[in-house]
Amino acid sequence: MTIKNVAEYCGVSVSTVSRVLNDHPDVSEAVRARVMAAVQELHYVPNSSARDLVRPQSDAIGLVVRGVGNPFFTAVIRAAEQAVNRAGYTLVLHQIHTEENELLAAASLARAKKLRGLILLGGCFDYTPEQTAALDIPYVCCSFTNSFGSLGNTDYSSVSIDDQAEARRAVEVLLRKGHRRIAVLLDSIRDHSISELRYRGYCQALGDHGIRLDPALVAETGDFDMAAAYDSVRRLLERKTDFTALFVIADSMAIAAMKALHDGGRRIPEDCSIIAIDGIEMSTYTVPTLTTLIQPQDEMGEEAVRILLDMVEGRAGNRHVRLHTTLRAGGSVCRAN
Amino acid sequence: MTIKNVAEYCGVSVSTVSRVLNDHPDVSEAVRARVMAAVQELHYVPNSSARDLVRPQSDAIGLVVRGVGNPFFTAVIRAAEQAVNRAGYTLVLHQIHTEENELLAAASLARAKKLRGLILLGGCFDYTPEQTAALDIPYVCCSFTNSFGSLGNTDYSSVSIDDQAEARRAVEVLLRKGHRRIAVLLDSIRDHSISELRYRGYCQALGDHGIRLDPALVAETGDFDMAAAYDSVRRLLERKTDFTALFVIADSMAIAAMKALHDGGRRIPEDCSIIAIDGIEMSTYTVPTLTTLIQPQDEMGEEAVRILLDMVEGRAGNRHVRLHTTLRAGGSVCRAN
DNA sequence: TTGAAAGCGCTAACAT
DNA sequence: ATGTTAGCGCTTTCAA
Repeated sequence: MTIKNVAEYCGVSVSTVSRVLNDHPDVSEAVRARVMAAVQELHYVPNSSARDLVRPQSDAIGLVVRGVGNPFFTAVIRAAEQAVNRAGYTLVLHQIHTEENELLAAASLARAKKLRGLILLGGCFDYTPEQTAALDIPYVCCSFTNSFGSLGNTDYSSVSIDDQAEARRAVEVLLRKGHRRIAVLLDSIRDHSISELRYRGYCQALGDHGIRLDPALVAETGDFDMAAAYDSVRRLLERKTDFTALFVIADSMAIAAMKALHDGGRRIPEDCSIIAIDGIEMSTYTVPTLTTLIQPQDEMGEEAVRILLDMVEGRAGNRHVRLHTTLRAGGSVCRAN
Repeated sequence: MTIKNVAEYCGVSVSTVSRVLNDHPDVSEAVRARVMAAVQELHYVPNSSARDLVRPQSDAIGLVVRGVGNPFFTAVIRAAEQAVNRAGYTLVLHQIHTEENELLAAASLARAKKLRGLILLGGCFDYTPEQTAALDIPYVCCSFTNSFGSLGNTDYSSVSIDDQAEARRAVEVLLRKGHRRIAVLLDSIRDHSISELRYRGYCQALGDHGIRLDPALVAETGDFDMAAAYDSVRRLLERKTDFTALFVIADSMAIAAMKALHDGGRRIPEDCSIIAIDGIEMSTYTVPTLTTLIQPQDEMGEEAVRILLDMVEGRAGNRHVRLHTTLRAGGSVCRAN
C-alpha cells in the first residue's frame, strides 16, 4: 500500500495525495475528503523512510540512552521529552546497551533521522576528538561530562553534577555525624565513569578528615545491579569488618544494600547509617526513607534541551552547566555512637 | 556525506562501496581496504532511511510499549530482545504514551521499518476489527488480551496471565489467612484494562466467601503512580475504616502502600497484611519482602517472541497462551488475629 | 487546483 | 571484480 495506490484508488495524482497528507492549502475540499476516506479505507500509512529520505530537514532531536532499565534516567527522559515537544520539536529515543558504541549509534541515528541535535544520556567519559568527529550535529552530554577523555571543552556541551564533589559531600554528611568507619558500595573504582568519580570523592572526604582508606571497606560489585549490590553487602557483613556507615553511589543499589543490612541483622540507621546519590522516586518509599543527594532530574533534562536548542537555532555556542544536588534528609542516617 | 562522496573519494563506483558496506564477497581486498579507510576518514554513516526504503524486507521485529517507566515491563523487554536476537532478528523498540493510539503507532512503525512482526506490550483491551485491520503483519499482545473488545480470537495472538483469576487467587491467600476486612488499591474499577480485571477477581474472591463488598475499602488512585498510591492509602487510614489486609494490583503501588501504612503507624504484616501482583525486582528488597504473585516476565517476553516468529516464518497460525503466576511468600502477609 | 517529473541515498540486478 | 542503472515511496518544484 503506497501513495500511488491511494492516488489510483481516488483517481488523482500522487502529488495531490501528498498535498492532502501534508495539509497543504491548495486542494479542493471535495478531493481532500475523497483522499482522506481512501486513506482510512485502505489503512494507508506513509512510509516514513521514504518521507525522511526526501525531506530537507526534520524537527527531530535524538536522545541516546545507555542503560535500558536505569530508573534514574526515566525522570530525565520525561523532562527532556516535554521540553523538546514544548519547543515544537520531536524526540527520538534510542536505547543502547552497555557494550554498544554510543557515538556510532548516535551518528547512525543522526543520519537516519536527519537529527538536528543530540542528547547523550549516561554515556562514557572517554570520548576522543576522533570519535566525536563523526558527529556533525550539536550534542550535549547529559548527566556526565568528559572527565577522562581528551576532549576540549569547546567541542561539546554538557549538563552534569560534579560527581566527585557531590560524593565528597555525601560522605561529609556521615563524617559530621561522627562516623569514622565508613564503607563504600560501588560498581568499580576504575570504570572511567561516575563510579570512579564518586569513589574519588569518597577518598577525598576521608583524606580531609585524616582517615586512612581501608580497602576492606570498599565493596565493588562490578555492576549496577541490585542483586550484585545485595550480595556485596552481605559479604561485607560476613567478613565482620566493622563499619558504622555506608556510602552507596546510586539509590537503586542503596535500596538493595538496606535490605542486605536488614537481613544481616543490622538496624538502619542505629547500627548502620546509609547515604546515597541520585534521588530516584523509589527511594522515597523505603523504610526508613533513604537519605540521599537528589540530582535535579527534571532540571537536568530541561537544561540539556535548552542548551541543545540554543545551539541548533544558533542562539549560542556550546556550554557546560553544573547542577547541584539537594540533600534529602531521610531516616537512614543518624549520629555515630 | 553520501555513498556517492565516498565512491568519488575512492575513485570507485557506488555499487562497490555498497558491496563493501554490506559485506558482499566479490570485492578485492585492496579496494575493500581503501573504501573502509575512506569511510573512517569521512565519518560516513549510511542513511538508513534510504537503506530501508530499498531493502525488500528487514529482519526487524517491533515492540511497542505503552508506559515509559513501568518497571514491570523492563524485564519483559530484556527477555524479548534476547529471544529476538537469538533468532537472528532485530528488535525495534518504540515507547508510546498513555494517550497515544498504539495501533496507529504500531502501523506507522511497521511501514517505516518494514517490520516482519509486532509485539504490543501493555496495551488496551478494546481493539476492534476495524482498528486492527490497519496492521497487516502478525502481532502478539503481551501481558494482556482482548478481554473487552470485539476482536475474534483468531485475529491475533496473545500471551498473558488470567488477571481476574490471579487477582482472585491473591485475595484467596489473604482469606485463607483469616482476613475478612480486605481493602483493595487499584487504578480504576472501570479502565477496561488490568485494573478492572483484577478488581473483578477481588470481588469474586470476596463473593466466594460470602463477604459483602464494602465500597469504603476500595481505594481508586486514578493512576499507576506511586505518589497517588501513597496518598490513597493515607486517606484510607484517615477514614478510620478498619481493615486487616490490603490487596494491591501492582507491585510498584504496593511498595508505596507499604510506606503509607508504615507512616500511618501500622506494622506490616502484624497490623495489616499486604499482597500484590507483578513481581518486579524492586519488591524483593522491601522490608518485609513483598508477598506477591510473580508474573513470569522472562517467559512472557520469550513466549511472545516464539509465537510471533512461528507466525512470521509460517510455522504456525495465531494462538493464545496463558501463563501462570508464582506465589512469592514474602513477609508481608500473616494470619489475621 | 491539479499533474508530471525530478531526485533524496541506497541496493541489487544486469552488464562488462 | 567492478560499473551502470533502475527503482524503493515520497515531497516538491515547475507547468498547465
